[in-house]
This record gives sequence, structure tokens and C-alpha cells, in this order.
Amino acid sequence: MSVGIQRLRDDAAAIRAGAVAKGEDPERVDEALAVDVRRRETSGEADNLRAERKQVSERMGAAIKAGASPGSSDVATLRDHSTQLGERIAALDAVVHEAQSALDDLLLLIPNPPDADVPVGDASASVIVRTWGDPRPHADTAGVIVQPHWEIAEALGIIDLAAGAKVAGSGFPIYLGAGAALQRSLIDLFLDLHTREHGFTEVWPPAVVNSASARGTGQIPDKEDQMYVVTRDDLFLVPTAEVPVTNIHRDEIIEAAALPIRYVAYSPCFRREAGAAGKATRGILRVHQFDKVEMVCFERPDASGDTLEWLVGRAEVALQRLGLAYRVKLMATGDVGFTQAKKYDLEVWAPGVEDWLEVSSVSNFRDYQARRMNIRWRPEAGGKPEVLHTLNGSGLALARTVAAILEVYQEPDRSIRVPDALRPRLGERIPAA
RNA sequence: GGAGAGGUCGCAUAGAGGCCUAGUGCGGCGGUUUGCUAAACCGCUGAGUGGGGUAACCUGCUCCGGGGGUUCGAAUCCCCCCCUCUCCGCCA
Repeated sequence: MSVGIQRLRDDAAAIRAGAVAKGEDPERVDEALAVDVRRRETSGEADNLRAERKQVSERMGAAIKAGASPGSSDVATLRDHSTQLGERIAALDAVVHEAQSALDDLLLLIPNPPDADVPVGDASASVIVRTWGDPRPHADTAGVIVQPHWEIAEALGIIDLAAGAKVAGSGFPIYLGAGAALQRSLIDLFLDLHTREHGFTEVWPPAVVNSASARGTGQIPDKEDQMYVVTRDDLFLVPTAEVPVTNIHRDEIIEAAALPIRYVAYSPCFRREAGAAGKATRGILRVHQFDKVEMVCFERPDASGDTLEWLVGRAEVALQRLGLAYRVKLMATGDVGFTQAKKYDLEVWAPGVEDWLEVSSVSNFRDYQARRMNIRWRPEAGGKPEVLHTLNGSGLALARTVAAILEVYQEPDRSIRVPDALRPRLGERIPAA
């Protein structure tokens, strides 16, 4: 239900090659094809028996209505025949169900083949396609060292990691004063940018989803351990707004005139990040709860390639407005996720930690997610529905963006100069404590 | 949370064990008529999954919120769950 069985039958070689490129086992493809054959044959056999039983039942009903006693031997013969057929059908159905669920499981293990223009290889094969702005050096000419954001934030009193740890746990930062206002302003800036200038429709989604939705976007069964679960009510805290927003159209057929559909949504994002700790996670670089503005697109299949490039551009505009230097990375086959056909990461330069921080990931899923969620469109009025394409991208994720802002905009007097785009909301500076 | 009423083809509605191959109306599409529009009339009008055919098309089966059960046979009877509405309770 992810890579379609039809495509698998038609184009097994390409699916196999795609799995190899992503470092996954291509054996699943052949297993799935074998199970598919068994399912179809058994199902056809059961269908024929069903047709036969229907006729027998009808004859029996007709006989009784014509005056035959329900207990007569003619009727009894028909009844026995029908019962016998029913037993055989039940046995075949069991095989079909078993094959179907085996097939569903196998299909979930077959990755979305990467696009032809995705570089082949592991993470080292990923390509920086462009860089914008000048990465500020870690130390200026006078030798003044840029501090990492956790030191800046602590000195300013705008992020309290210890209080968050007390209240909720490690990795749940509390933003205070100008820090809280900075969060709010960034969300506002991004939503305004994408709705007013880029034409997205704003969505304010639930922060929890049910298991059907988590399955739809692929969090279950693949990344189940990454989510916080409310077992009592069978709900999951959203790891990204992608989950509730993409599921809006689950099991729907969308008329051609309604496409493209482009949503932008803010949501808190909850991730367990089990086992993560160390240099790359200090401060607010990797936390259990962060905030993100997410763009989600439903597109005609022939447009999704262009839309991916456009989406990357929309996320870039957000970074440019903030004046943050960044680079755009085209991810290699081994670095593209299981469900994505093509993916770009946007990384912002953070001089305090001397690293490029991922603040946006923009992906084209082509028909992979949509098939899983059964989202289709109708190319022509009255025509057959077809699976459409979905894409999404962050625009942007807050925590790391905040880290970069603090490290880039810190002044010699330790205050923070507010980026121009945020001044109408925040004023000119966050004063040193 | 408690009590009641419901969930049937895009929408509305009929259907109460075999005559359902799910009827009818609206909407939509095509046609006839027409100076144009409208009206009238005629026809078509869901999804899934198999089989046959180069194809248009033909054809089997499944689907009446979801899942189980009863029966020779279930939209229809029984059980569980989900959702919607009304009233009550609680509450930002």
C-alpha cells in the first residue's frame, strides 16, 4: 500500500534498484510479487464459488416461494450444497486475508524509489547545491569569540533549561520574557510570510493524532518509538504538523480544479529522541518539544517536481528575511528517508557552535504517502481517480533558528540586535541582562 | 460521563431476511428541442479488486460508518467499537 502493487508488477526492476540505492533489501520486492500471485489466484477461486452459491441460494428461495416445503428433500439438497460452498469460500477467504495482510506488510518494507536525479551513495554523496549569505566567523578580527547560544540565552535570562527539566524533563526548554516573545514572533512572521506572500492556507491543527493518522504519514510502524503516546486514549503527540495536516484529506478524492492544495501550519512538535545526548544536542539543538511552521502540498503528479524546487525556495525566503547564512543540500540516496523520493535540507550557519544546523527538510513523496493515505484526484470530470502527489517542508523549525539568531546577532555589549523582519514585532534589541 | 436519535452511491431520501443487479429526487455530464439562456424530454452518472480483449468495451466478486456473529442467504436480525445530532452533567 505504499509502493503500489500495480507499479510493483509493472516495474519490479526499478523498484528493486531503488531499494538497493537506499541501502534496503530488494528481496522484499520478489516476496511481495509471489504473495500477490497467490492472493489473486485464491481470490478468483473464491469469487467463482460465491457466484455459484448465490445462484443456489436464489434457486432455493424461488423453490420455497413456489410452494416447496422448507423441509422437503429438494430444498435440503440445495441447502446442503450452499452450506458446502460456504465452507469452501470461508477457507479460501482465510487464505486471501492472510495473503493480503502479508502483502500489506511487505509493501510497507519496500522503500520509495529515489528520483533519477538524486545522487547515489551514502551521506557523503549529498551535494551542497547553493549557499546564501556570509557565514559569520567564530571569532572576529579582534579575537572576540562568539558564544554558543546556551551561554547567551542563560546570560540574557531568556531560556531556562533547568526550569524546563524540573517542570517536564530534560529537553523541554522554557522560554522566558524576550525569549518567549521571540518564539511567538517567529511563528507569526513565518505564517504571515507563507500565507500573504506565498499563497498558503493557514491551518491550526490538533497537537495529537489517532493511530490511523500516524499510520497514514508513516510514523507507524516505522518511527513509532520516536513518538509520545497517550495510551489511555490511543493518541499520539504530533512529531510534526505534517501528520495532522496531510491526514486532512485521507481517504478523499479531490477534483482537479481544487489542486494544488497548499497548507501552512504551526504546531509544537514532540519527539522522544531516545538515546540522544552529546555535543550535537546541547542547549536547544535537539529537544523533545520544539515549534515548527510546516508547509504541506497536495499536487498533480506532473507538477510535483517543480513544486519541490518552489517549496525549497519558500523556506529559503524565510531564512533570507532573517538574514541568516545557509546552504541547501540535495540529499544522496542513502540519506533520503525511506518514504521520500527526493529531499533537500536547509542548514543555517551557527557561529557559536561552529556548525551548520538543519532547520528545514523539504521532500517530495510523489505518490508514496498519498497511496498509503488513499488520497486521490480526478484528472478529468467523471474520469477514474488517480493517486496524487504530496510534498512537505519546514518553513521553518524554531529551536535551531533561535540558536542561530542568538549566535549571529549578538553584539559586543552582549545584547541581541533583532533582525529587521522581526522589529515590528519585537523592537530593536534584546538587552543584555 | 449519562439518556435518547441517527450514520445507505456527490447531496437528500426509500429500503425492515430472497422481488436490492440498492429505488427515487436533486446535482453533474451528454443529447434532442432552441436566436441565447431557461424549461421540457431522453440517456449516462460511485469505489475497490480480479478475468477476457491491441483498444473502445465485456464480465466475476466485494463495499450500505468499522469489526465480529446468526442464516442456505444480511443494507435488513444480534454483539462490540467509532462518529454525528438532541438533552443532562462537567468545564477553559
